[in-house]
Amino acid sequence: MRLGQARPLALTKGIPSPRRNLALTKPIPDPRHTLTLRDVSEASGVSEMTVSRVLRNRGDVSAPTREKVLEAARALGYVPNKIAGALASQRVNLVGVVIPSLSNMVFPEVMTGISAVLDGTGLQPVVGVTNYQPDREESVIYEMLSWRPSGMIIAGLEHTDAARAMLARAGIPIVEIMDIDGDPINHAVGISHRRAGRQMAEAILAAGYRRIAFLGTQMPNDHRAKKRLAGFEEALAKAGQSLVDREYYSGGSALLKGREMTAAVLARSPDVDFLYYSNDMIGAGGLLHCLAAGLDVPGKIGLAGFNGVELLDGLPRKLASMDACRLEIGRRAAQLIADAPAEAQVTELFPTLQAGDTIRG
Amino acid sequence: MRLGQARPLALTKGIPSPRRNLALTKPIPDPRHTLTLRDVSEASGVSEMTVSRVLRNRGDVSAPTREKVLEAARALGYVPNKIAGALASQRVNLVGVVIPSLSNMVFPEVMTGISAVLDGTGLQPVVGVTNYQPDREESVIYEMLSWRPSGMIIAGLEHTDAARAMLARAGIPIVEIMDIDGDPINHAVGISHRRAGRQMAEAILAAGYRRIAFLGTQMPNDHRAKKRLAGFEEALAKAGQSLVDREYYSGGSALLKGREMTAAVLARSPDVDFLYYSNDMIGAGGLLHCLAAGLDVPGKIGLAGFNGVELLDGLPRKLASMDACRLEIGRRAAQLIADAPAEAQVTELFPTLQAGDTIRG
DNA sequence: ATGAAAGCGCTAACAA
DNA sequence: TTGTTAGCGCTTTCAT
Repeated sequence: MRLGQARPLALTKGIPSPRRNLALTKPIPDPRHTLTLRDVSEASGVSEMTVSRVLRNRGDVSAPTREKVLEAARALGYVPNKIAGALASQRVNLVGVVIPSLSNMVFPEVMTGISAVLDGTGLQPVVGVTNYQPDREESVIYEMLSWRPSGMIIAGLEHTDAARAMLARAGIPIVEIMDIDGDPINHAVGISHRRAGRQMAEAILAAGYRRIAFLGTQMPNDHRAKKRLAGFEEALAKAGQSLVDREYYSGGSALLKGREMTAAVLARSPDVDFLYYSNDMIGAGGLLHCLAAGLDVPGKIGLAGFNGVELLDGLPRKLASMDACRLEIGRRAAQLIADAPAEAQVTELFPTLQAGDTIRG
Repeated sequence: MRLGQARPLALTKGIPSPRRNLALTKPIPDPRHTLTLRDVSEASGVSEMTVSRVLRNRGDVSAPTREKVLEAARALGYVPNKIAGALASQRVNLVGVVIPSLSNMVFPEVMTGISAVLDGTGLQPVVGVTNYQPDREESVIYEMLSWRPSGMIIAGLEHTDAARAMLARAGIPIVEIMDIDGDPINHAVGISHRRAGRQMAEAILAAGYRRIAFLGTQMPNDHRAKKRLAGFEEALAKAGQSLVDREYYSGGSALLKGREMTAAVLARSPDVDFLYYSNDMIGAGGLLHCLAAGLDVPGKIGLAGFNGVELLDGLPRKLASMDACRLEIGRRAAQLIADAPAEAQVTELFPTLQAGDTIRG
């Protein structure tokens, strides 16, 4: 006789299911029920506690017991419930990674660096994308923190006040990456974009270019591009120079936009002798335009971008650029999460300027 | 602003902390303690249950009570604990997305489609990357399932037996994407790569090319590229033709590799009149090589790739390609997770062939 | 080496 | 409209 017969199935839709296990009610074995430790325990005849120990390689368990458990777990196809485990142990092996975009070429490489280091630690990265929108970033951060990750890695130093506050009081290591020109919440790993802009300007001036134009994508929230431009103009000013033209575009294929922007600038300011781009993709488009137009690169006109995008190796000329240390940034950030040093650390990396074939030298 | 010490995993390391709240022991108010519903409850003078209702916009709560609660939560900076919530409610708003690579250009676009649809549903994508390694895929799937997501989206139809078994018995909607040439676990959304290869071959033959070479990246686990090639050769065979040469490469910048491979093939088989590439990036490299070498494209030699990569718009010529319907695949897959239809569905999409400027016509 | 009991922070179900 | 109670599935602690 089964008292259980009268009890509604847990999975039966529409019938209110009591949550408690009534003492006299054997749970009806549902073939589609998600397996629990208890199932493995019953199948192997070992207590739940010992099963748990085996599955986590914790504590001392005799070899035969271990075998029984592992076989039962395998046979059943048991997948542990990390939600319950995390709640009980107060420990979550997740690291939140918040980045503005995946199509940017830059961030996949940062991810590679992060994964490379985390792989050895049992920590797992979880990616969130903000599309360069501060309010979206705030909600991504909120969602992530609500899973109580072991650490957070976030691109940039600019966030909403609420986001900063949440991160600051989360009680976990926070690493802001890519940029160090600002005030970090906790740790920071990156380069000085201001300095990078300055260095590029100095190199361009040193090569003798004087009529310099800037071409950038219109990204109100790309603070790093802004800082590079600020540093660039600062260095020009110091040399008594200033930009002779500037052009902004948004949307679409970067390569194509680069061509169009470049054509527009050259039409408007035929006497420019250098084109400084906010990133390599539009720079590459500009380079293709200049070559197609038969301009003398880098003799009469020079070009430079930013990022050192390897993807573009293979173009007719190698665009001058600066490596943003993406891989290393990812590695160091992950290492900080893994080590969780007590003291906040700011790690500045130093990009190298690659003159390529588009700055005369 | 800076954080102090990262919170130790167990709040008080070294001091054996009793887990139970002994009736007479007031918990010591730790300023760095992670906030709970109880804290908000105490701060607002409202029961935990009602606080919970307010924070989830559930059930009827009077306006004044709601206000009190929201203000207390905001003032404290409370971030809910989704781990506990998920365990109690048996519901997790996460969707696992398992893809081979982020640098492939293809997958970010799939992600865009997925996000666009999920954004309206309260579900959140969580990305896992496998680097085209089956065992890595298996472990990524295992990790994800252990968080009990509401659904899984996985690139490809080929998985380890263990991975298939886990997915099949997870009791959640599973969508295998990109490819429909095979046996889906549950739902599938994608194109027939076999057919895509066939179509491209037919178009090439129709344009009169006869001495055709294949150039691909060496990726033992890129099953979709393999299927395209199989379909391609099948169509050649049907027309009494076969590949006159083939070349494989691995690693490095795709653009550069494309150039090198192309140079190698042309040196070895100077009489080829068509180069069929396994993807657009190496195809673009090949195109740049051909143009630099002064070859007559598409008159004497034609080229084609695969994917319809928009990024490459802006090259001197538009490479012939086929759109892989990435955005739409992402959208449909997400919709299937959101709708969770009882019946397994296979959705075939049909890529369009873009002849571009590199097939004569 | 193994087991029993309590409870992690929240929410479903029920009661008031 | 609000509160009370009993778990969700696991791990910590402590006992054996």
